[in-house]
Amino acid sequence: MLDPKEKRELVSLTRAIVKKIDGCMNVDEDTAHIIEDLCKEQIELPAGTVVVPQDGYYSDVYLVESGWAIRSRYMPNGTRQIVNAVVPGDFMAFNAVLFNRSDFELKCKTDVCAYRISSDALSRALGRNAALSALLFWINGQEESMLTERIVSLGRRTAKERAAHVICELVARIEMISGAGTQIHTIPLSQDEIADILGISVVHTNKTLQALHREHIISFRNTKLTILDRAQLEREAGFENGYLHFTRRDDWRTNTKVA
Amino acid sequence: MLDPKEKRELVSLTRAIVKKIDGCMNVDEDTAHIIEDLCKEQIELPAGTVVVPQDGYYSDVYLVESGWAIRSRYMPNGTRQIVNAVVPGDFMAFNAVLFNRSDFELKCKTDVCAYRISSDALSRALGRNAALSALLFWINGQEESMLTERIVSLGRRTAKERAAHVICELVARIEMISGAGTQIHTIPLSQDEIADILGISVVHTNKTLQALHREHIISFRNTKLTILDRAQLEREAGFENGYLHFTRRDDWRTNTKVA
DNA sequence: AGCACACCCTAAACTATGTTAGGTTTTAGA
DNA sequence: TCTAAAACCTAACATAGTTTAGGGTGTGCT
Repeated sequence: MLDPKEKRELVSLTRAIVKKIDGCMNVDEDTAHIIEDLCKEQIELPAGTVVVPQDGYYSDVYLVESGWAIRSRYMPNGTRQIVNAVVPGDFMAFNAVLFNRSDFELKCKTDVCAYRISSDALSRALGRNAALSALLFWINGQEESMLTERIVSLGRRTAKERAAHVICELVARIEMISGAGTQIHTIPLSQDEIADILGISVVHTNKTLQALHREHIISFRNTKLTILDRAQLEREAGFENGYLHFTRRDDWRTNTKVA
Repeated sequence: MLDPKEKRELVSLTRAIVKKIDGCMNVDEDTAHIIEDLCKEQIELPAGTVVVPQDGYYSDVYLVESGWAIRSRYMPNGTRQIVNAVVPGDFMAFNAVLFNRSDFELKCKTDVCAYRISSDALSRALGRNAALSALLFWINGQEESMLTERIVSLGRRTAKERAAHVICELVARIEMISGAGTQIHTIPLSQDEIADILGISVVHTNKTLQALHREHIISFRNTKLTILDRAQLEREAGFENGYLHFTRRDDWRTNTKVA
């Protein structure tokens, strides 16, 4: 753990990622400093910026401080599937560390403030600091959990459940870094985009969202979706937040484990 | 790279994983030895073994040498979604390093031969050896690519395309570790299981597979699916194997990159 | 203030896929 | 060799979701 002074210093540079991770695992002082060093170059990306084009090459990783981005695949017939949303505290294009060609487009949905890190610098840092590696393993693992959960949604949940589920997940992720205090959450997505996340048509998305609206669970207007009744939304979705792993592993460890 | 003698020695212990990785990134001698040390305990799991039950706790990681396993989620209404297949060279339950509770069931589809590694031992090894971490980052990254591609399939591909696509992927993965020589590939999955991978019903799966059969692309019988016309299958699927990253990064690096 | 554009809404016809409910074949094991 | 269970097949009907096509509405820009 960081002592309060250290933490404050770090927070000033990389607020979002620290808030995200701090709820889940320990971050030692060395690691904190390494993150600090990596986050020297802060950049502002206006809404609409294509950070990585589909089939394009890339070599930088970004750590998002504020704003939303979207990773999507455009199909040969012009349709699109959005595979994930990037929110504050997330890495964008982390895979630049491993691969240098992207199968997806990465685009800012809102204005985004991020730190740019060259994949080589990050690679080197990973080689030198095992705790940083552990931290990124954790982030990768959580990301993997979210993707598998999305597969479950697309494969075996109805449109309404899917919609409710994604919204629950997004709210939970935002909450993780912004604090649970904020009551009403707003998600900056159009029905078009929601459709492409859920893998259904816009028309059906509209019907589905209206059904949730009729039950006073959500409301929406002009690319802004608002959650009105969180508890009911989670019930509709069958949402269990365990897969996001927002708990310290140390605590988990106190549970009895199977051999 | 390993020299031939080293390599032979390693292969005897962990043939599958080495074949998988060797096509994609360098494995130095130290890392090879660390893998060797981790793979002391070899176990045989008969078909049907539940390695990790859904909602169960786990603490061991397995490195699969031969056989197939399946990771699935059972829904409250009794349906199931299979999120991935585990083939030789893959880790099973790698997340035990990070988390200790599973949201999925992990079950052997065939007899499986694997190395059991305690998550603590693997954790420690990761802390000491950066090259091992790099290797596992790569494996995680590839896994993530496969999951995102599955999301694209479930969201925006037709039943037929989906079926063809998963089959292509499985064949490509098998080929990666068994060598491209073998011409006819057989996949040990029932129509029931294929349905739960594709997120569609068994009845529709049957129709879909028969359509592919009528075109002499595949055949199947008693939990065995055989690929007859690989090229046509890939065309039906719109399959591009790039996302599996079966190419050395060093080679990729020679391409021009965007800043 | 006015215009253009992105976003939202709806209806009606259509299609892909699901459900139910049977049936046959194959395989493994007593 | 017989049997039970698993796997596969089929048809008829039901429905969730798509497509097309149109019209409305708010928002941001000039």
